[in-house]
Amino acid sequence: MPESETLVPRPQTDRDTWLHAATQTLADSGVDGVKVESLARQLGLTKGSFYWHFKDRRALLDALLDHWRTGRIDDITQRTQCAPGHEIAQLHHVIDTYSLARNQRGMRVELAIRDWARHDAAAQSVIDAVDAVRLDCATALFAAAGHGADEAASRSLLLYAYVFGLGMMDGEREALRPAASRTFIARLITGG
Amino acid sequence: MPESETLVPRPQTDRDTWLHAATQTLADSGVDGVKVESLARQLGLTKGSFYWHFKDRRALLDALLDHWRTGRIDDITQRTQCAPGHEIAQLHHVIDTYSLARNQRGMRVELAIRDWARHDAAAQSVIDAVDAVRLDCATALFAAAGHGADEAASRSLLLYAYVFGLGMMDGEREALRPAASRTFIARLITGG
DNA sequence: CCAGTTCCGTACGCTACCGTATGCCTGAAT
DNA sequence: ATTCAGGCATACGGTAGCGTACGGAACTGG
Repeated sequence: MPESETLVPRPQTDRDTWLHAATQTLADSGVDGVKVESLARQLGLTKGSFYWHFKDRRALLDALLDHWRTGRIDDITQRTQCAPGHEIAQLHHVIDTYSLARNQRGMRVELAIRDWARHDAAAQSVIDAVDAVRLDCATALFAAAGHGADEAASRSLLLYAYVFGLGMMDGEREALRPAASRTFIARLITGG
Repeated sequence: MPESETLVPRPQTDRDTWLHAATQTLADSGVDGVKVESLARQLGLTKGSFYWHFKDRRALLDALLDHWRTGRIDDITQRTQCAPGHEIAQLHHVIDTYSLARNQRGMRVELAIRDWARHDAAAQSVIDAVDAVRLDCATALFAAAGHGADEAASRSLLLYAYVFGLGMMDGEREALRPAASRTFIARLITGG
């Protein structure tokens, strides 16, 4: 039995090209800016290519959501694992990586999807799933640090809302805010 | 000199009808959902009416931004005035009115404008103006409550980011969160 | 060399929307 | 009664985007 490559392993690359361009445009212009003909021009291709890889525009958007969901869930589960006794330090690290300006692009993608979710059920369910996992992960860290269940849940919600509320504000002004202010706020949130 | 009504005082009403409908649609569907023909259908009118009241679609959006800016600035300046000694209580009240589910509609309008601001300079400048005034008002309250300048600024930023981060999340789930959790968080923010 | 598949371009019809031109109707001023 | 402007409808041209139909190049196995 030669040719045992049960199912095509390669055609991903071209499809991913469209996905990547769509994600970039989503971050820059919102979901309504993701247009088939516009992406085609940007990639130097035509709609013929697009409609070979995707059934229609909606299929592209769904693929985009799916990719983002798994990526975000993997990221947070990995980022909230730490040795016992270092939970608070780990939480400070999470706050930094999510709120610092270096994450600008990821934040723009996320905000675009959150806005999209306000009038799209599929996007909303992805947001819900990611929110739930992130809150669980943060709550688990607070609990492991010795806080009671209620307090752990409250603090992780505050953390979460603070980080993404900050992301909604001007990212450039945020970058030049003094580090002392950032650590002061992080200490209020973590209680450490 | 009879008829001394120097300049038409009345024609506001019809123009405001368009403005109100546009604001509603903005909250529901985002700025890209605000379409002239769509609003006309919704109002039982036609484009003929619209283009009599507004130069073009952009003029409607600019009027909308202007109206929102003045309204929000008036609201926060009024809501942050209080007798000396009651600053912390007043801050708790601000947190409640802005984060509670009763403000659902206002929050949706605001989120739509914030999203819009990410790719529109005029909307961004309105957001900047409102942010600046709100942060100033909250900071002034914290300072009046006895906090130092730096801490007052940090706490008001935390308050602000928390409230709007919360608004970005599901408003319905938020409504059924226990009151104890809300006051716990509010106390962390205000230090009171 | 032939057939099939992959991948993409060309060309078309369709719809939604923007903005303009123009005409109708009504009420008020003269 | 006539005039005139406010307020709106009708009708049109133009553009952008979606999705489909079809064709053609390039590779690949036989």
